[in-house]
Amino acid sequence: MNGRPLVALIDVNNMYVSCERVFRPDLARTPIVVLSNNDGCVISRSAEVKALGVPMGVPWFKVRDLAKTHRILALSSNYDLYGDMSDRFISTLRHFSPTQEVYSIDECFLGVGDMPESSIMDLGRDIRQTIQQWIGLPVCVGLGPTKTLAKLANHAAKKQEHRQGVCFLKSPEDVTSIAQSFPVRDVWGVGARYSKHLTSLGLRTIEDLRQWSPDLARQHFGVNLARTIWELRGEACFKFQEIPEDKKCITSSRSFGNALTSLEHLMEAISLHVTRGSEKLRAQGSVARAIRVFIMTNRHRTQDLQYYPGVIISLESPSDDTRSLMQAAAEGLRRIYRPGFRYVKAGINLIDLTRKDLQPTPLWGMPRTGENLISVMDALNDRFGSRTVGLGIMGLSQERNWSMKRENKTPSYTTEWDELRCVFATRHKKRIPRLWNHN
DNA sequence: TCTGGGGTCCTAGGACCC
DNA sequence: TCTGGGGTCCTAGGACCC
Repeated sequence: MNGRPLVALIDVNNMYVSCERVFRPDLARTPIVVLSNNDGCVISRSAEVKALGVPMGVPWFKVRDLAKTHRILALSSNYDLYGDMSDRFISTLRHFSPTQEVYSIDECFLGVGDMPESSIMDLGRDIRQTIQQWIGLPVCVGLGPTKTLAKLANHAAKKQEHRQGVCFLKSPEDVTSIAQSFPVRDVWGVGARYSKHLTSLGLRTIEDLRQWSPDLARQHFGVNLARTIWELRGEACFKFQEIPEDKKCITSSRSFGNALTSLEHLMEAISLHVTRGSEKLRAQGSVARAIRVFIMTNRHRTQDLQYYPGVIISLESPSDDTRSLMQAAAEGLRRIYRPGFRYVKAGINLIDLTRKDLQPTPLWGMPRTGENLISVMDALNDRFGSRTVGLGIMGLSQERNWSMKRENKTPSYTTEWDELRCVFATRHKKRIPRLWNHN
């Protein structure tokens, strides 16, 4: 495996919890969870919480008693903060390699050029230390000849304490020894279903899978699992994607803080989703040929009548204009809405996307009316905050009874002027004037 | 009575990821 | 009482065509 380019995978440990701790160093040893929207599920856990056996994704109400006993602090999710911290993490990594693939909010692949084997561990340690020092986030680094092996190395770096957060798979013997010590479920590309099926075939560890026949894997599970096996053997099948591709569909959806029954309230929620969705659409320079609208009752309440309809409305011509998308969405919602149900979620999908610049110009060179209005709205929202101006139908936020529950959200420390962290300094035991006041 | 074969496109559903 | 949100890709099967 020498002399070939390597892949590094850098991953933030317990990303959301770690972001919170950067601004609350007093919580460094407090057990913390971060909850999903509406404070529904546990989506990030500190090491202390993992040690208590709280699983990922568990509904919060199911572990609330345990949380009380162990004084677990539950925070509502603060995506402004996590998104901003992620940007800092990604841009810091850019110092280490010209080739970078941003894989998710807390993960990034880097291309590592040819370098002596002895320097590779040093590089890993340097990355780890720099992110800690500049951003304040703890990361683990995995290095290997393919993406799947870099993921595996990263997993080992996280789980095996003696590695101190860095692991380099430099030989097939390294791969075997690590692959033997983890269940097949831990490999990238094997989820709950596949692992159950694989285990029933007698393939229990990652090494078992690595030794399996790619042809049989393709037959039983499809081409991706065959590729995973090749990758585990050091043959790269998953390409590096430096430039993110345009999204092929865009979704905006959310559960409500309280169940809704009226068309009017659902319409407000849908209009908010159309606004968010069409902003994303314009940001990537695409237009949609169709929009799907959906609403749902609470599937967990089996005693309630269930109804989860959705409808696709095609647009007369592909558009990125909030108003024409809203018109189509409103028509769709009126079509599927039935009174008498308790709806807990609504959303939209923008589908059949194409690049706006590939659209034919309208006949006779007619101006696209209202383009200026939309771009002015985007500019205002960009400058003064995302909900500064919008369509009248969205409703005023204070009148909404459907907004998310977020009972314990920390400030947007890095992205809102009036929530910036204030720093106090003391000299000779006397407080010096603060930099500014909040009010 | 006897009813082909090969190709493409589309869609829904199922799996995976974070 | 209380159960997230946003993506991707692959496959099987049906419709349709010649």
